Amino acid sequence: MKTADPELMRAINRFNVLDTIRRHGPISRVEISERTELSTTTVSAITASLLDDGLILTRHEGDIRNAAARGRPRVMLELNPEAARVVGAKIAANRMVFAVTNFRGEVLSNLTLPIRVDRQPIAVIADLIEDGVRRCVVDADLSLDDIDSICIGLPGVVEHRTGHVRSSPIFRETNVDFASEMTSRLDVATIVESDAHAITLAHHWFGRARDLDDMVLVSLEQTLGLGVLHAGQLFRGAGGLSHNLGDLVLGVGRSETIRLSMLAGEKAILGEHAMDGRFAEAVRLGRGMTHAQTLIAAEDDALIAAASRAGEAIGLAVANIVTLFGPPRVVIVGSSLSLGTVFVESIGRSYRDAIPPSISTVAELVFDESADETWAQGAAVVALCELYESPWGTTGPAPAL
Amino acid sequence: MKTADPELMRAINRFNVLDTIRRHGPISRVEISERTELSTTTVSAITASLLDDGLILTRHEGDIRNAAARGRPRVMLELNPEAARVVGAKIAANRMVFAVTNFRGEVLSNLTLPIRVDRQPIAVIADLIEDGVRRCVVDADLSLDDIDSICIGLPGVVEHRTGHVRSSPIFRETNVDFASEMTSRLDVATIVESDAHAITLAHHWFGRARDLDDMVLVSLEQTLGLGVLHAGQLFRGAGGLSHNLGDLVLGVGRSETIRLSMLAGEKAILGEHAMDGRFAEAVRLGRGMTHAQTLIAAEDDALIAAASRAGEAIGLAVANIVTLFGPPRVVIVGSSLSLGTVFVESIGRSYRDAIPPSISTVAELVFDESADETWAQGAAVVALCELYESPWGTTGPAPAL
DNA sequence: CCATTTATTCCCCAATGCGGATTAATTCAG
DNA sequence: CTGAATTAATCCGCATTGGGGAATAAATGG
Repeated sequence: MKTADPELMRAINRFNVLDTIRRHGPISRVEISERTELSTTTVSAITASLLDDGLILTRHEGDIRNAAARGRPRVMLELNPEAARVVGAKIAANRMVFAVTNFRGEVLSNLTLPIRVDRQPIAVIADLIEDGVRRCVVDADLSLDDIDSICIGLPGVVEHRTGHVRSSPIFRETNVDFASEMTSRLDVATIVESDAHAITLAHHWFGRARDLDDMVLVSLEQTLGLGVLHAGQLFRGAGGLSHNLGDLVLGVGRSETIRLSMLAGEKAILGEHAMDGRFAEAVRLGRGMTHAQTLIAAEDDALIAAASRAGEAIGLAVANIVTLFGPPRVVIVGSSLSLGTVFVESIGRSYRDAIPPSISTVAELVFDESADETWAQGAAVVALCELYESPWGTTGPAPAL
Repeated sequence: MKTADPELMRAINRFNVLDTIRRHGPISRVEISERTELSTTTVSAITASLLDDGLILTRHEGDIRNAAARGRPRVMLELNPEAARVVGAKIAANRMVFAVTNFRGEVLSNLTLPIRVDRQPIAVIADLIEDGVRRCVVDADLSLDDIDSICIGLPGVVEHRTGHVRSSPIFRETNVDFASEMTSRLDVATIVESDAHAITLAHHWFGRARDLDDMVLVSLEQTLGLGVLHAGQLFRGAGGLSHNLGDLVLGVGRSETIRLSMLAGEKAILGEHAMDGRFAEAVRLGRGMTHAQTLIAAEDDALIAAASRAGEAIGLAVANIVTLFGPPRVVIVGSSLSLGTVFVESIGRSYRDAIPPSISTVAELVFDESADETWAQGAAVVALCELYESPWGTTGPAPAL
């Protein structure tokens, strides 16, 4: 149980001020005071401390009030991009994407390695990631010493708190302590997170959910993932587990349970097409869905039917999630969206059919074909979030928790 | 955005101390200090204030440390049962149950009205509830003036924050502002909550989840409900909606979506049996499930099959919920449990089949055939929780929020 | 009756947020 | 160009909080 002392009080207000500055670009102290409902005195004190710690910068231009700007001009404050650098990575079965960002989450360099890593031994995957991180850092004209934190986004079930990967389609082993593995290799604090959570934060900071503190994101990639944002924070189940949508059960067949992943995973959609020569090559290169889109455009009936079936299943799952969480918006992302309108419309239709009438107006569905880079950026944001929350005043680099 | 000032700080610590006293029976200041990690000084100050407000009592007996009790004996503190009285109610289609409790949540009187109210006009239902509340209060040798708060637990989708009932099987109308309705009738602050949330808190305070701050409860009554306890608090979707399990989609039939309620609601289980004369009478009296149990004992094949099918569907739904929330325990309650082992074992079997192996050890299933009184008590606990959180120092009886 | 032990309270300090007064930095009127 | 007006930011003093250490209270044991 956290004891509420003045220190915590300050930490909370400090975080709110910092977060307000992050969200609302260059912003004056007065406006921070209005938004946070803290007194100008307190804002002044906190911003002084933030300036002192080099987390924010002043800027004397850009006071864009009504032209009749009487009085002393406001001094605008903004995040100091140099305050920290982090690396975010998205690891998928057939590619790894890295991004180095500054304290604002702006990408300084990024790197895509189209390597198929699934089912390789942990050590091999870790080697490749280590290499990618190092290269991406160099690309940004930095050294690893300049990096404050790293976050690896993986598909599957990830226990953020402990850094264990319970199960992932790209690992043969289960329950891997991957955070420790990478931390010891790179000698930089490294955290592990579900890729869906990463893209969720990316959309909260920069994408389709900038305006919302509550929302749900569904990611449709090789793996089907879920991210829930609640009161501006990632909602991680009781034990800090990430959610794995693909494991959701949609019914029972003759002798087996039918999981969403069996109906709507990449494999399920491509089906026997994946066997075809040219297609198989495309899939291997991670262009499976784009290729499928061209086949659909050419009216490949089997594929159209598969896409439609998958969309239906996903629509049902989304309806269930809305039933449970009641978010004002559901952002749907992932490579499967490049299947095109057949797929997307199927999701929408099925959702509208399945959503209970009593809450049919609660949620709005938004589709977004996020770029790979955005996923890696999201992972970087996860890392930044941890930095934000940590007790900045204390210089300690190791946030022992 | 809540600004963190000394007042909030005190409110937090005060709540923690009060909650610790509630949970751990008569407890000394020293032990409170240990559990909350607040200094003894602070605990002393806060308890002095709580004593001053009459929320807790001292008791000089009962220091049960090791017999070698040297030194000044500890003064035990406990909740003052007289500090508040609340009424909780559980409204079901065929009965209404009321309970008056003291500040500790102990039942002072309770009352069951076996009245079928579903689909009556709001005014009629409100009349009946008003009457029940008044009678139950009188039974406890109290007057309505003595009551600090009332909570009505209803099946369906309830928006706790606004007091609106979005949809409920017992209301013909949708989106009813039932909290206002009852508040104006009784002239006592009345809140509305999902019945599932009520029984969830009941189990957290007194039942099968006393030891846990994170858990999920599934209620199987006429309506299928869900309660999620997260970090010791009810998790109410983004908008304060309650969850409605029955609306979960389990698949798509020829021309309609198959919802859990269609497979596992009371009606679905009893099926055509409900038409039978004696049986219909039992159902009308709210003894449908018990009666069904005797039929099952007599090896009524159709009913056994129905119970088994329903159990399967629920097992799947529970597996999905565990996939999403990852709670350490799932408490399953409700009248349907009186169907007996066929039903319960079917749930367990189906759950074990459906739960993804990677998280098969996360959650433990617990069945509990909670008495009606417990549900009403749970509603009372919901009311008490609101009182707990409110700014006690200020005397205002109307917690305007 | 007094030493010992343990629980609780008292006294004082550091930190926090806030309100009001003060200072700073600009525009506008003449 | 100068001074009044206006708005932003800071400074000062206060009330409140939690914490540490000393002091006090209330029992036991000899």
